[in-house]
Amino acid sequence: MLTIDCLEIFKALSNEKRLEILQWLKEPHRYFSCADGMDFEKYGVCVGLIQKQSGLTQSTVSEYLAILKKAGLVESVRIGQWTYYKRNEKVFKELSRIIKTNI
Amino acid sequence: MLTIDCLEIFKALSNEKRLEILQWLKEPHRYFSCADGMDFEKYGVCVGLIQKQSGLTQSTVSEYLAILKKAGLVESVRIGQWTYYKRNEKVFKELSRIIKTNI
DNA sequence: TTGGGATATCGAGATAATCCGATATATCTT
DNA sequence: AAGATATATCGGATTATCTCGATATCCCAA
Repeated sequence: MLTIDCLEIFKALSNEKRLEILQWLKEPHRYFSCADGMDFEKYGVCVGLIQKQSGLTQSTVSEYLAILKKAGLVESVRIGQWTYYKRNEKVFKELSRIIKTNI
Repeated sequence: MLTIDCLEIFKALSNEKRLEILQWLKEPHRYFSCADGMDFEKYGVCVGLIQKQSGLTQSTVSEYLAILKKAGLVESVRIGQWTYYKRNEKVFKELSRIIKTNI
């Protein structure tokens, strides 16, 4: 069962940088270099890479990712000292459906 | 050709009352009484009715409708001293499509 | 177990959104 | 032309968001 809070999602999407981050996470191989053979598909992208790409401070990126996560748009997994974030495509599909039929 | 500014749309949708207003405009007959035989389908709903339903002040409602209009989510027509607002369903469909494929 | 690196949280100043009352504008009626 | 009604715009107080630097937490390696 997938319940989503549209207001919270819209607020999360109301920021240029957060929209950018979601674009990057959509095609990690295109936007991030994967020197050490990290499997983007499996775990996502770690905060440090996103931070470098964004030009924002580490704390801001961490908070933005938390906002996206709280809205359900991304999910994260901690592996060692790294936290990997990836998109939760189900939520995007559901949001698309709700906008078409309910909003 | 239909170009939409997703960031502006998400900001417009990041407000509980504005989401409510969009719901009301989706089914005017359900939420507004139509004593004088006004054709909601054709022109939409006038600001005064929306204002009464909302519990907000006239100025706030007017501003909120302007925000929704600037984002393209509603369109308006002035008839005499009344301005009627109705949803622009094409924009909702397009937003739904973009979220599914591009966001 | 201590030092270092990755991430999260905290506190704060700057900027933007919220929402109101007052006022301006546009239109209709008389 | 004047008054009344509907809507839009303006100015401002309050609240929320943005974004940072500083600090705390968590985990790995030596």
